Amino acid sequence: MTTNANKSRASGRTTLAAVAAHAGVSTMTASRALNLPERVSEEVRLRVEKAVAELGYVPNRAARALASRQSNVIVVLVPSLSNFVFNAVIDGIQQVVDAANYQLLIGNTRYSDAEEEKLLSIYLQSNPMGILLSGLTHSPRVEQLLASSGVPVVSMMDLASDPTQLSVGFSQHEAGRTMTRYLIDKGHKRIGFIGAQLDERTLSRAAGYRSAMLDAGLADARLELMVPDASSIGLGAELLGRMLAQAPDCDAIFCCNDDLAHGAIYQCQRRGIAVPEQLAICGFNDLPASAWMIPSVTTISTPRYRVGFEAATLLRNVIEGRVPQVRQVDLGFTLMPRESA
Amino acid sequence: MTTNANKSRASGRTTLAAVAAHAGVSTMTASRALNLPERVSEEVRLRVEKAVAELGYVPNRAARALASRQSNVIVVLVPSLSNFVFNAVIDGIQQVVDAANYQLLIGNTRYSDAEEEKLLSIYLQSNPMGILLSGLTHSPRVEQLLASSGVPVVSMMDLASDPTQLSVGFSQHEAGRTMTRYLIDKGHKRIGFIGAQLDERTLSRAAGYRSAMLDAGLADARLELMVPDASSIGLGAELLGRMLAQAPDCDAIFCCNDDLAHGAIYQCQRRGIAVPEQLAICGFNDLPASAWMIPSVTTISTPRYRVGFEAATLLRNVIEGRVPQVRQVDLGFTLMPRESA
DNA sequence: CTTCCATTGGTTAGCGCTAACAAGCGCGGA
DNA sequence: TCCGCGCTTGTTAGCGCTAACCAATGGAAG
Repeated sequence: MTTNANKSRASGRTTLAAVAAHAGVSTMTASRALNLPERVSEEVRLRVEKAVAELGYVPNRAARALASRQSNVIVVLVPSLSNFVFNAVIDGIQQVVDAANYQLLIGNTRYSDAEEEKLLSIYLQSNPMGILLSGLTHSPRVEQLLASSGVPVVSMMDLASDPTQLSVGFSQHEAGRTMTRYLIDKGHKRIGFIGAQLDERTLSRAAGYRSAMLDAGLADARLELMVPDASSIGLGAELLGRMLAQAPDCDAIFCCNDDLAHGAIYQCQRRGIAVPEQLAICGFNDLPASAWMIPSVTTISTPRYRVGFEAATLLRNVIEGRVPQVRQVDLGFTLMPRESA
Repeated sequence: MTTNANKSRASGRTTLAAVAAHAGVSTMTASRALNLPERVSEEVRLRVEKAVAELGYVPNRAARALASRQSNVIVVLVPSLSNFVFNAVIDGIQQVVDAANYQLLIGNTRYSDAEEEKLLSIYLQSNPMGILLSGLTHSPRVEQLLASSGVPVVSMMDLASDPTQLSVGFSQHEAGRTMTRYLIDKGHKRIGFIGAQLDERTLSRAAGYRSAMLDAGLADARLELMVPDASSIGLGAELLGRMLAQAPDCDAIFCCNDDLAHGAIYQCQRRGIAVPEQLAICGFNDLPASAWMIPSVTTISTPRYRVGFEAATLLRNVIEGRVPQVRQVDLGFTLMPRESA
């Protein structure tokens, strides 16, 4: 019954033109009634809204994006979705993005540069208005894609040294130093470091640990145990064993995250090693279980929700043309002294 | 220097037309070279690919979607991103979706019907080719949106009774029964049930628990403790206290998920209640920590990764026109007897 | 030598929406 | 009376891509 029923390439869904016809206005007026209601008379606005409801009109985002050259898409790339830390970051982002009516495209790079390149090149096809990345350093290909796209980027989790770069987070290096100094101040001499995944953040924390150990004249390469495997409780248990094998006199262990610390503590319990009396163990990130475990886990509490929130807010400001006064947002971290160290 | 430099609404990005001109072919041929390479001569294909590389061409997804009426978008709505279970589900989905070159739009409904309605109506604007939902039942508004969109839907996590519905998961009800019967068979008589969140899955597990208790003549309303709060370790600790207050003679507790079970166990340890000797505690989902805690936690292992994988595969089959033989995919569950019960 | 068809490339006409401009109207001030 | 202004609505022309059709070519079949 439609006017162009035959040979039409139309999708069959109700279009804005149909809504406009139903409301007795032009397509453009209908568009304005929905997107710029203040630029249209009250009466027309109501007629259009009624037509929308009656016809069950759903706007076509692709057409809107094409015509307006505004995708309203924000891309976020995180190295893991199963990591509590990045969940919280995404939560914080979503808070801002929802309020501002952007759409979030979430990509999981699985800690892989190749995956990051692939995801980025796919997501750039959606013409995002902004990009949120985890970490400061990226592969040359990623840098090149970002540069040639001209899309604003905010880095999350660590603080950039390059003042032109936008970043929101805290100093992973300083946090690693702080935790190490805490252990040194407690009188520990043989402090081991267990690291997994070996992503940028782990490496920064390790560097912070190393610098504190050097400063205190306690550095010893045999106290470091770094493996590229994905971190997990099981890995923490395994690495505790390997650490004690390679440095039996070690009296404290700084685990690069809480999962590893939990595993290490469980392993100590199985082996009858008293924590913290015989061996102090601490973690990083303050996962919920850390406060509840027995012993409770000394760790660094990180403002991950706020990292997401502030990064998205910063990005939004840039997108909407407001020049940020502060380009590096330092949200700090908090040492949580508990029973395990 | 462009031909239409003035008054142009062009975005400035390289278009397929520019690539085509650079390669000395028509736009359509360039399009084919990229999307249907087998329909184009080797020589032309190489010329176009060279032009793409030289110009740094990035396809415009919106234009493609509009012209082809194919968005290549798949929407997935989960009630939580911080829940390990749904992370694994998404992981499984991503595996399939990546391989098939779809783009995933992930929505977090936060266990709220209103949020689900809002997200769905926004995501429908992207004209998705398929939708993956958590759970079988949804608000009337959601059902209506889905019906009028005509987009294929697969439900995840539980099994539909309605044979027309597509679903992938396992029987939450049966899993609740199985765990309860396990406790009954162990000789427990006063078995409590602790539930939080009160989403569909928790309610089904509770119903399974109730039916097993009834069958055994052990049902007692005072043994059930259900609260709508988001579940967490802290809540588990709190609810253990409340359960022991309302049913002091209770000799086992079935927690509707592992977080609650962990909290309950920690609380027992703080109060000097021996698990499982004085009180057996079990959970649901088999989070990684459950195998490592001391005591290790008896729980139900659920095939969450496979749920995502199989659901996405089923959806993909439907989208690509293959009629599924099996409309309800039961992936089962496994009771993991451990130390805590 | 013609016919047929497969293969390859080009042409045309949109997909559904909005930017940019134009037009109509009522009003106040000159 | 006329001009100019603000307010509302309409008209036109694309955004960048692809479906559908068409044209040219060349080799196989008759």
